[in-house]
Amino acid sequence: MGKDRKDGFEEWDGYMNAKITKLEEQFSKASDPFRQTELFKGISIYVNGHTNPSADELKRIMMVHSGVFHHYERSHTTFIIASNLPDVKIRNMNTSKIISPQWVVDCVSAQKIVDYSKYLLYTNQSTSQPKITFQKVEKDDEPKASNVSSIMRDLAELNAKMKETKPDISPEPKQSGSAMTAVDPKFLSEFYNNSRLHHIATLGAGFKKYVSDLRDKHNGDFPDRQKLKEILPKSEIFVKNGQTVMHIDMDCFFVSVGLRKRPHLRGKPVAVTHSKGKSEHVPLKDGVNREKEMDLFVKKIEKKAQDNVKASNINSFSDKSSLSEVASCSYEARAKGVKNGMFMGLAMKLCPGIQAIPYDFEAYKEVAETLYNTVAQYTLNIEAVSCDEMFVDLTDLLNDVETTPMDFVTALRNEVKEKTGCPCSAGVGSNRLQARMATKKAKPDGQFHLLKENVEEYFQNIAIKELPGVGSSTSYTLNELNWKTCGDLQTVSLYKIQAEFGKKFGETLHQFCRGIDNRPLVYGQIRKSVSAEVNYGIRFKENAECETFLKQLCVEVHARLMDIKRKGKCITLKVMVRAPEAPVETSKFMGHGVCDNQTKSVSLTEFTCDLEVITRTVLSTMRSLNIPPHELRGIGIQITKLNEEAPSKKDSVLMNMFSKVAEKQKDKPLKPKETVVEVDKKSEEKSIKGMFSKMSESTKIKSEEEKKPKTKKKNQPTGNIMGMLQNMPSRKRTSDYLVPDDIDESVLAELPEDIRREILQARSDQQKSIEERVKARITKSVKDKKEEIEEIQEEEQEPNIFLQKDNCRILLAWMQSCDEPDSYDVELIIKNAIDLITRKESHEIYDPIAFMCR
DNA sequence: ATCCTCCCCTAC
DNA sequence: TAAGGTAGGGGAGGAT
Repeated sequence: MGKDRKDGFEEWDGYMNAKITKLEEQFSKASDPFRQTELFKGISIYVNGHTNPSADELKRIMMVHSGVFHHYERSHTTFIIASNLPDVKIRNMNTSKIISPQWVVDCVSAQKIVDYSKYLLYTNQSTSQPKITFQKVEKDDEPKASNVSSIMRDLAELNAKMKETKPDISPEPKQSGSAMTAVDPKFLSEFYNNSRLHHIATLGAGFKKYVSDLRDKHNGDFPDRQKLKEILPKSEIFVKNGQTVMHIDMDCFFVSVGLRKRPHLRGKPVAVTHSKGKSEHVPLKDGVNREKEMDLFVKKIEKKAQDNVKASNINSFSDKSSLSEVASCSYEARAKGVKNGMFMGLAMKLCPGIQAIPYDFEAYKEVAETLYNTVAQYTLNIEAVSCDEMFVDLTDLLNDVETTPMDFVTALRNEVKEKTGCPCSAGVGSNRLQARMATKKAKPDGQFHLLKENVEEYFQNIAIKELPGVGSSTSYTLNELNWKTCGDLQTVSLYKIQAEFGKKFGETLHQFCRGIDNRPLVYGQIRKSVSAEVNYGIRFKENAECETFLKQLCVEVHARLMDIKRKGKCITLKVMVRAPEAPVETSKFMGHGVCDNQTKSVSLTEFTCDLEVITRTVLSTMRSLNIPPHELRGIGIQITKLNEEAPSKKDSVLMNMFSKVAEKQKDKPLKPKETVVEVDKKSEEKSIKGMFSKMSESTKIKSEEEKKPKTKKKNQPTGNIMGMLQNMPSRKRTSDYLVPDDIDESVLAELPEDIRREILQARSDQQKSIEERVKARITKSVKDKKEEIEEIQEEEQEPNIFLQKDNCRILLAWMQSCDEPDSYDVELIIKNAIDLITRKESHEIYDPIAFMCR
């Protein structure tokens, strides 16, 4: 992402500032009992721009040492940490507190607050030239009175005193090497800094949020489309051609990014890995028994997965080659059989000339940001999959620009390549599955449009294990059954597939092998859990060490919970324990070896985001598991049953909702779409008629199972407006969540917290049930779409909202139930409005609309 | 029936 | 040496 923490990725809306302060207060209070040291007590930092250590790292350091990390500069921020800042930026800043990140590092290693004046980035005398001083700072430990404020001096003294009285604080390691095991206080941040999987997960989540934020802020205009209109040839084939989905994916992402700085390696077999890839053999610790571990591993997985990577990796267990994993390899290496996830030792055997290149996480982020921004110029109907991969609904865009998918994709890919220096591939189809499978064919550095008329034939020949969702375990079972291609699977009955793979997944397979995929693109996913786990370097001798680490991990997971501004009700501890027969020393350095896993969850009575509660729960859960600390090989903490997303400011809820409705109506006049394959009830992009035409279109692909409507929960309140209408009369506690018209601001402020929670929880059930019912309806063959609509309305006895007695209250409750309106609630309102208009009763609409505006 | 907990599987 | 994370979907089986 950008060099500046204030860019979209990090930005919090201005009105959240008060909230931030509150959270920070809660945070420091809550975390008190578990502070590692009080080193930075009373000190707060704000990180501006890219630094080393990174902002995340600095945040972690501050957390552990009682400091405060500000996401924004505030008046009371003690220091601004930066490496260098552009002139324009510092012009309006108080440069006397901008210091190098090295200060933090040096304070930690000296275990005291060191004189910060030597770390000042700018000597504030008129010059705007940054004076980068941190490179040659000599560690002068004694703060000098002339250079340090009295507060700082006090702090330093305080810290010195505290150290005397707290001899148990483990000293920072003297050796300059890295943190070896989880006992080391630096271990956690060092591990996370180097973990590719951690980065992949974090970046992925970051871009999901990024896209979602972009959508929230967007005004509905895409000026850059003009550019496309000029360049691209006009076409009319796109029109009335149903939904068009693109899947775009960078080619061997980490390698491509790494090659930008290493052009001499282009065209050669390259692998991104921690291993240097130089020596044939790696040193082994005493007690390592690769053969034995390999046997156990084979035994463990023999009944399940033996995907290619795992199976072939087993071979390299038997020698002394590197067990560092290949995160990404070039196509030249793949040609020799090298795969992602493979051990480097094996990769070197398969491909003797393979070049190892190191990770560059900052660069991945930067390239990914460019990719996202490039696509976002033209549309925000983006579902982020990961940092280098996304689905994009092109339907709108193509209709607007009046061009063909392939022309657009060509232009887009060229632009991405030009801006990032990295190739990407894209597939286009009429649903996500088709788009994704098209990308497979397109790779590397290509594009492919899977046309509707070719879908059937195309899928016939695809191996089932190529389908998304089919991994090593499923592949194994498929193999046993001798079901190889989608063509094979098409001849198997739904019932039989479900008998093998379960109800849901069986159904998915049954559809996927035909190229059918009804899952809509999801633009703003709501998080359901937060977790942090470490299954590397876990080697404890005593319980105390284990508990210290657990506390650190709690700090971590707590920080992540705070980051998404949610609370949770269920805390799960996951542990990996050395399998009884497994060697104590693992083959892989600091790896977990062969383990048995266990999870234990605790449901709390209240939602919490309190570090103390989390820590207490986790520690007691760990004690209850009664595992000898030296047998632990992995630890994870997960928080689930999250409460609703933090409510936005009232006004902005209303504004938000109305701007979205307005945007939608502007973009999508109520013109029917002729043919649409996807059932996409969540998408905001569909017109009502389009939605219904889709339903009848997809009639033929519905399975038997879907015909059974889920029974509706009658007693649940709901954020769904249709549900509210239906539940209104019979509900006793109606007044608990439906707020009177004239309610004042303070009451409003009280209400949402628990009511929203209740409503939202029920809403998802309600949505499901409605979805089921709609699906059930559409399985009937219908000749006339209008009849179908009327039939649904009649059978459901769906009341017209504008004709309800309490319509204003219903609307208010609905608006408070979520940040943005569900598309089909909006559709319902539009539908009801149209209904009234056609019945010439449009006067009924006026009051509710006026109310909503008010 | 439905929910809850403890898994397993998959994807990146 | 090496950095084996994270989130979501869903099934089995017991509790309610």
